[in-house]
Amino acid sequence: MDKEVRVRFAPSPTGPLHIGGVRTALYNYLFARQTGGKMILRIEDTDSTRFVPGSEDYINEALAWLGITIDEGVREGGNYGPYKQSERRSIYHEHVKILLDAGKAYVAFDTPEELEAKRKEIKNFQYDASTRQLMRNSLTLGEEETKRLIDAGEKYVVRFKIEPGTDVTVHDLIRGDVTINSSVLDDKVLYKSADDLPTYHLANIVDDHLMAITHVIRGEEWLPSAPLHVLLYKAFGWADSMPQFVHLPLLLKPNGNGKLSKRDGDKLGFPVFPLEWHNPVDGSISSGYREAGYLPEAVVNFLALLGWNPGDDREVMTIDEMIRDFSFEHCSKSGAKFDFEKCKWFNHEYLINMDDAKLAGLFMPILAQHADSAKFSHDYVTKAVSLVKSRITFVKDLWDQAGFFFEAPTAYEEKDVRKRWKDDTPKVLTELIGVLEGIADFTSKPSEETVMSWIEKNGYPLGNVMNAFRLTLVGACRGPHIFDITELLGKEETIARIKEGIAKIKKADA
RNA sequence: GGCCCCGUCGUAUAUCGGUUAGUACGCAAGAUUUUCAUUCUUGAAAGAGGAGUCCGACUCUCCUCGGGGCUACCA
Repeated sequence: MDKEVRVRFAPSPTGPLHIGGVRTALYNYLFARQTGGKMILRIEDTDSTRFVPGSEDYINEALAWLGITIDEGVREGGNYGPYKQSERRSIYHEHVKILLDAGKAYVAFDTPEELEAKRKEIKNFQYDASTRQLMRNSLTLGEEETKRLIDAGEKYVVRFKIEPGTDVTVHDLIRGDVTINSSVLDDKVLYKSADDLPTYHLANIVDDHLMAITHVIRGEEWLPSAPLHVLLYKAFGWADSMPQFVHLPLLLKPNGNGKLSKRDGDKLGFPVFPLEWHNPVDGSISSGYREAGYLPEAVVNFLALLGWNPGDDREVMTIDEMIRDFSFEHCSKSGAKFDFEKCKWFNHEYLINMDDAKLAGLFMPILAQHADSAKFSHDYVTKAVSLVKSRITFVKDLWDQAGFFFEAPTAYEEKDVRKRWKDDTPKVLTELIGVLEGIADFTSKPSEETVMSWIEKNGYPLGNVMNAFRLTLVGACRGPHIFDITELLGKEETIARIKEGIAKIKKADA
């Protein structure tokens, strides 16, 4: 029997999650749920200088909003903790020692300044087998001197000693075999004494191994260092249990200039973060999909299809369908430009397919901002919402479209008045009031029949009467079927609005 | 500069050697509608270029070009 699938999403707490990171998390999640495996959230805080307070809470909240549930993590616990790298120092110490003792890593004392100087001095300088003899490290200094310097408190790093001249192959589930020669790899820093923390590479391999990760699903930016990771697995003797690698294509900016990043903030004209982010460092605020009015299901659906497809023409899919049909075979290899228009369309689709009562519930807070929402029953709001939802992209658009159900027009669209308000309109509408008063059943159909036959009998121009009527009810020539409006408004309010319109609307150019 | 990945309509993608190269978003036109939308119909729109392999290439190989990534004591 195959061993249980265990995947991890491993963000670093250097700010909010961006939409590309969300997509990576989502693919991990889809795969975990499909296989009945575990989804692990690991916090990779090995760069103490880039730590941003609030990031971890943000990550948790964002994933929760999107419905990406976590099985093991800092908050969830689990048998493979701790799940935060800064709490795993002793584990890394042990593993650094293993490599050091085996001669597969060495200590280096070169300062950042010295390294910078070397890079200027030698073009294409790389700290590797060809240059390590020129540097200040345990290989050139000897065991005794190295020990003396460390004891004297000199800052150092531990570097991975890469043997040059061998081909390293990484098998990627999306791309197939990727082979590079170890000579192009540098002796990567594995650990830095300055903050007593490992770098990504060491921590990542050690943790993935110890946490029994079976599939490493991450962004393509990691592909170049994947061979290094393979070499590390081998150095530790873990080659047999090495996870499968899956490098996802990157999410690119719409203009095709590079990958989407946190730093894009609001510059692109759309949010790059799932949730609004309040930067604790400079106080700036970046918009989020949640606050912009997106439904998490729509964002998830859109993101899922950016780099993956179900193999047929389906686009609007439930999360269960995505879980069932997800596969790496149908993941694309090339980067995907972010199409904000399509994202909006998904939101529109989810909104119009949503249960009316639920949609009304989402609209309530917005309604409360504009009107006295207590005056209206949930049933009334639900009906109003159902009549206009086909024309919205965001929940907040509902006020623009349905506001007249909650508030009589205070102004009338000038363009429409000019076109539809004629000299005899007040007279005709006054007559209409009489007709409406005589209607016993004020629901849509009977009302329409009565009014239509009245118009026909008198030979009035249909367009003008109806549009003038609409103008008094809505304030403009737009909105749902007019008798659906009058039914919901009720006879009293309908007539009151006509009277108000007759009194207030002045004929254009008069 | 070096190394790696990628390359089908504007965008996201289908096609896994043989298709009138399909779908969706967006765009345009038309129909429906007393209005605005919705909806429906139609249309414009693609295999980067060049060599091969093959009876036959979008599909396989190579080169060129183009895009992207990595190249830190960041992840």
